[in-house]
Amino acid sequence: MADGTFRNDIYDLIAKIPRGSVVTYGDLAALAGHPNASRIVGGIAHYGDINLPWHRLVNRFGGLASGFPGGRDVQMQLLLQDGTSCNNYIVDNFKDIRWKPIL
DNA sequence: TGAGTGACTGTAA
DNA sequence: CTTACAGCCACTC
Repeated sequence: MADGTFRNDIYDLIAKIPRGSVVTYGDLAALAGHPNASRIVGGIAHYGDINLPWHRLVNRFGGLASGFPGGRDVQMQLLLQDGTSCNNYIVDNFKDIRWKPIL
């Protein structure tokens, strides 16, 4: 908890993702300072806090991830509840709702 | 301490 | 077009 900088940043960023928006693993990794550590984001998500909105995490295509607890079906439902349009396990208007940190 | 693993990405064939 | 391989860094056991 808050001892690892990278993981801490990921947690913080995930928690800051506004409702109705999504973000990619690569983006989170880049925001944490390691643009090529996208895998680590997934790893943290897997071992991290389930309370965080990991369902807003999608791959670079805007498609839902694979190991989400409950399956992509659950993740898609969560996205829909967030007001994120998605179909066939793919986020709709992905590029348009893709979250970007406010500088 | 060390080795293995992974919810990814990009390039290559 | 699809499938395969390699790179990358942090986390867990």
